[in-house]
Formats: sequence, C-alpha cells, structure tokens
Amino acid sequence: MSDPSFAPRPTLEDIAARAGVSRATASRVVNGSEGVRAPLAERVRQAVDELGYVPNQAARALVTRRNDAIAVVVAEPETRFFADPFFAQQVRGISRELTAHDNQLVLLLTEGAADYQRVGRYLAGGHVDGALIFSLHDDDTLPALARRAGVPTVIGGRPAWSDSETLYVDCDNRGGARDAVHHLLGLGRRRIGHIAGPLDQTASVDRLDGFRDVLPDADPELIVMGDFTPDGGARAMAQLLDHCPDVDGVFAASDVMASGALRLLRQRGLRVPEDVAVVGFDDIVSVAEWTDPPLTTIRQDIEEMGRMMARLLLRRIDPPEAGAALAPSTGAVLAGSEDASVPLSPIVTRTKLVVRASA
Amino acid sequence: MSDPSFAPRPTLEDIAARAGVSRATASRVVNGSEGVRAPLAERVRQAVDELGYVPNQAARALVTRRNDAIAVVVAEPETRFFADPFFAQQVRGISRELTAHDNQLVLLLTEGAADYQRVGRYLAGGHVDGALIFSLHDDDTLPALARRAGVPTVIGGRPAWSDSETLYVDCDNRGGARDAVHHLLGLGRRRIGHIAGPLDQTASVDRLDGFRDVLPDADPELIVMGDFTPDGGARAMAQLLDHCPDVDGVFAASDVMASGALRLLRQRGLRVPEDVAVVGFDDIVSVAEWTDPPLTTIRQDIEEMGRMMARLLLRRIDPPEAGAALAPSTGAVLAGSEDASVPLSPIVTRTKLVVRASA
DNA sequence: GTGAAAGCGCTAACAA
DNA sequence: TTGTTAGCGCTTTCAC
Repeated sequence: MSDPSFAPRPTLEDIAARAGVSRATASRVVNGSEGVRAPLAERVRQAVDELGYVPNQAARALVTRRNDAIAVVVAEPETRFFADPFFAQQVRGISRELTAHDNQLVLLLTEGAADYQRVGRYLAGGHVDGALIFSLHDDDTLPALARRAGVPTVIGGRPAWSDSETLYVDCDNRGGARDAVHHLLGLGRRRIGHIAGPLDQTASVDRLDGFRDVLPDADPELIVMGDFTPDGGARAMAQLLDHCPDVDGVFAASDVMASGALRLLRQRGLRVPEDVAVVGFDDIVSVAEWTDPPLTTIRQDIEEMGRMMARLLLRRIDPPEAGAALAPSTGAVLAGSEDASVPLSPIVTRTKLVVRASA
Repeated sequence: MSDPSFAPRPTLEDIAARAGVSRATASRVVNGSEGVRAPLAERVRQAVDELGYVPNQAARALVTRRNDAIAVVVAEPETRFFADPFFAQQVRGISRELTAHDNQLVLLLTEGAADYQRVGRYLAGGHVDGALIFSLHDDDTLPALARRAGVPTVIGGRPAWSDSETLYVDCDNRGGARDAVHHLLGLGRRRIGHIAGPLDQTASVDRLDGFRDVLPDADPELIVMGDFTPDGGARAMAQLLDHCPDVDGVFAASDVMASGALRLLRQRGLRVPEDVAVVGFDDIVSVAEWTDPPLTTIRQDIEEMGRMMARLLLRRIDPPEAGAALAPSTGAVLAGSEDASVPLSPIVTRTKLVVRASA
C-alpha cells in the first residue's frame, strides 16, 4: 500500500565510487570541464549512463547560486493572459530564446494582488536567476516586488517611471503612431480621429503622443478614449462620429479596438475605407486579417520582442567577458531585429506599417 | 559600471544573530514549529521583518526534499496550447488549487521532442515535487519520461495504456457520448451520424465507443473521421451528407468540429435542427454559445478537472496520515464535483447535457 | 525549550 | 591532472 516506486536518485558520490574517481573529478566530467584525462572521463560518463544520474539542482544551486531558470510573471488574470494572442506570441519568443541558452522558462501566473506575496517569496527564494515581468498598468507593484526580491529583471513594455537601472523592451509606439497618421494623411484624409487606449498604460500614452506629433493642432473632439476591447472601440467610434460627422480617417491604438470601430462603421452604413479609412496597431494577425475589410495596421514584432527580453535578461545576469566595454550603452536603443548581441540598456524595436484594405 | 544592486540576501544565521538565538530556534520560528517561547519567537519574527528574510529554497529543498512547486508539462506546441481555451480553463483550475495549498505552479512548455530532454532534466533535477502532464497522443513519451525522472505524476485525460500505478483525471467521455446520442434519439432522429476525433487519442475512442453503445448496429458510413478542427468537422459533415443524404442527427466529438459541421450544413441549405440536429462535446463556451444556432453539447467541467488533477497529485505526494485506509480505492472513481478529499485512484468526472438550439 | 552539530549533494579552492 | 577539503543555507536529531 505504501509508495512502491520513486527509488532514491543516485548522487555524484555514487557516480564517483562506480567510476573509481573522486567526487571532484566526477563533477568535472559532468560539468564538461577541461583537464580530465580521456579514460577517466569515459568511465565517469559510463557510470552516469548506467545509473541514470542527473545532478540535484538544489545542491548545485546552493553553491553556484544559479538555477538556469527564468521566471515569467504576468500581472494579469489568467483569463486575459490565455485569451490574448499578444502574450502567446511574446511567450513563444521568450521560450525559444531561453531554450537556446539552456534556460528553463517558469511561468508564474497571478490572479490579483493576493498572489503577489507568493510570487515575491518565490522570486526571493532563489528559484530563478531572473524575472521577465509583464505588468500592464502603471501602478502595478510587481516590478517593485521583483526589485526587492533582488532578482535581475526585464520589463515588457516601457514602465511609467524611468531610471537608469530599469531594463525594458518595448516597440516604438510613438514612431509607429506617427507612421499610422502619416499614412492616413498620404491617403488625403484631413479629419483624422484617434481612438486611444487607457492612459494608465504607457503604450497608450506613447501612441497618443505620436498622433499629436503629427497633428499637434487636432480638434480635441477627434481624440476619444477606448479600453482595448472591441466594444470599447465601437463606443469610441460612435462618439467620434457623433461629435465629428465629417471624420474621414481613424487611427485606433489597437487592432482589437479597430475591429470594434469597423463594426460600428458598418452599422452606420459607412464604407471603409471610402468614407472612413481605419488604421490599427499591433498586427495581431488573427484579428487584423479577419476583419471586414482586413485591417491596415502598425505591426510590432511581438515574438522578437519576447526574444529580446530574454536576451537582455540573460546578458544582465551574466555580463559578457571584459572587452565588451566597447559597446556604447546609454539610453534606449532602436534595435534592428537581427541583432545577435544586445546592449545592456532598454530596447525599443521598430514598427512597420502593414497595408491591407481598411486604409 | 559593475553590478550595483542585488545585495546578498540575509541568511537564517543573520536572523539568529540579530534575535540572539541559535539557528535552530530561528528555523523553528520561521517554520511555525510549536515549542518556542513567545518572547523568543517574537524577537525572531521581528528580525525576519527587519531584514526582509526569505528562506533560501535551494538550501531548504536540499534537506527537506520538498519544493512546494508542481510542474505542468504540456506536450503540445505552444501555439496550440495558448490558442485552446480548453487548456486555459484547466490550467486555471490547477493554479487555483495549487495556490490554495501554497504550492507554486511551474509551467513547462515544450515545442517538439527536442524539448523533452530538457524537461526530463528539469523534472529529474528535483525542481518540483510532482508533475501534471497533458499529452494528447497515445504514443507520447512524456509520461514515461516523468516516470523515469522519479517524479509523482498525474495525467490529464485517460492514457492509452493502463496499469494500477498511473493516476489520471478524465471526464466520462463514453457516458457523455451516450447521453448525446440518447438526446438525439429522444428528438425522434433515426439516422444519426458521428463525427469522430483522431483515434490516437483516448477521448476520441471513448466517445466513439459511447456512440456505439447506444447504436451498436449503426451503418458504418454514419461514422466519419474528423481532426478536432472546424475544417475537419466541415469535411466530415460533407462526407456524411454525401454518403447518407438522409442523416437527421449528428453527434460530433467536439464543439469545434460541430461548429464546422454547422457551417457546412448552412452552406448546403439544410436547417439546424429541423433537417439535421447537431450535438457537440466539451461545452467550450466561447465556441458553443457563438455558433449559429447555439450548440447543444455535452459539458465537461474543465476547470474542475484541473482542480482534481492538482488535488490528486498533492495527495499522491504526501499521503494523508494513517486512518485513511478507510477509503476504498480501487479502479476509477466517478467523482461528484464537490468532493473535498480525493481517493488515490484515477478520477472520472461526470458530464452533463447542455441543451441550446442545435438539437 | 533551546543549542550544538551533523549532513543534504554539490562545486571550487587548494594541495598534492 | 587528480584528490582533499571546506563550505553553500537550511533542517533535524540529540543532548542539555
């Protein structure tokens, strides 16, 4: 009736004994150190195979202070996390990059502030070498918590505060927004509205700023608030139409809101892009390609951003050998997507206009 | 230029020194042991607060052999994992249950067999106390790998093999399928077809078996294969119609396939449920409620299944104190959803017919 | 009730 | 090149 399986795992000592060497030598072989004579090494390797030895990570971590594991913490209810293709793509990028560097991805889900304590303990407990944090709202305490836990951290998206310590990866929201508006302008549109996202997220603010960069004198009524949902986009579009019936172009701060806007325009019998041209932001393919008409939008390479986050964190955790002092590393860096080595500073990735049918 | 932050975390020794007690006593207080006099305990607690002490998990794990962390391993490309609301719900259930028991959920994503080695090392490395595994295909090696790693495991869905060691949680696929068919029969349908899922998954097989339980003499042409995608469902439906134009009821092995079938029926100008009644399986709300017409289906409580998996694993990891020998625990158990304590055996949850408009 | 001491499995000086 | 030794930070007998 009692536990039959789960025999105790062999230890390094067992390996050493079996191979007839010292624990130190066994350790060297297991960790691929140079300077162990071939025949000895061979015997150790054989012992490892025969006994199915796998190093005990707790013991190893205790001395090396390394886990080869990175936490991804998401400050969002799981529902949103799983529902949002944005996260999925980003996590995929992270996962791929970590895997390539033999690091394990540990996904920590939080469901409200109650979980933060637990996450804090987990981070401070030394389970992981670093953390990748997604916290969408400016007042979120997760970054502070990670900081207190003493864990190197990279944040997804530009945080609201700014200091020279904080590392983040974001896309060029402001530049992308400018491109969107310029595109509408290029189409001859002269009454261009903006459906903004919640302004407690820097991405929304930056996109709004980009809009204003190009249209500094825009009628205030042309700027309406949405909430990153389709319904919010529809409501915002309705408001826009009610206040400015002559609007002929709209830049929505997200594809999802743009899809809501398109729906409303259709309901009101307006043609897109003939009557009103619409540009979104994100290029969430499953949204932008399925709208009617397909959405012209600003693409951000989400998976690549995930990759960058991982790369940046790994570099932060163990800075490359000296000589790297060459790289200039002040302020955010506009990164091309093929950079193999990242500087130890915030990274801002380029965006790209993707023209489909809506504008 | 060099690492400025990340001061070393305080150790138990620091706490002990500060509180003027021995390490042992400090440890007792931290772990909530009885038998430490109040004033001492208070001093220790204060030191903990002041220094912001958090136990080093590696050190603790090294001696206790416990991590209070559970891995969830998904043998699916991440794309599918994130896209599928099924997983999301299940993970939510797991997450909630683990959190309630102060365990940390560690999500391990795999993207093909190459990742299996890494996962195997992670499991064998003693990072986690147990593993919850989802492997959808019969020939998947993940369960074997976990077994070799010596980690207690619970599997999501009935595995293809069977032995008394293996613990799993599944819904009553066969019984649910019978209910679906009986419902169609009750509606007066007499030519009932079945769109089956891939037969390398036990869920598909079980649902097919349930269909046959009720209709043992069904025309073989009434059984067609799908692949759990909408398109597959549509193709299967087309095939069914071509071979058996008089079909008046369909039981699809998943909501997603049912949605494809509905689409095809509409294309062919057939009315649902008047001409053909359709029943699905799963009750993925975001699918079943949005189809046209809304889908009658067999509901499985996915989140509850996730909860059960966690509960079962936790119980497997540390069996409750003696005296629990009372509980009979042979064979799979049909569980009501409110069971607080689970037996140490496979669990099969009930399904429920949800009648909407399609049948 | 409290402290001293041993040891979990491993790596990394340091010696040989 | 290899072995010896000393911990990493914690829990847990076992004396006191």
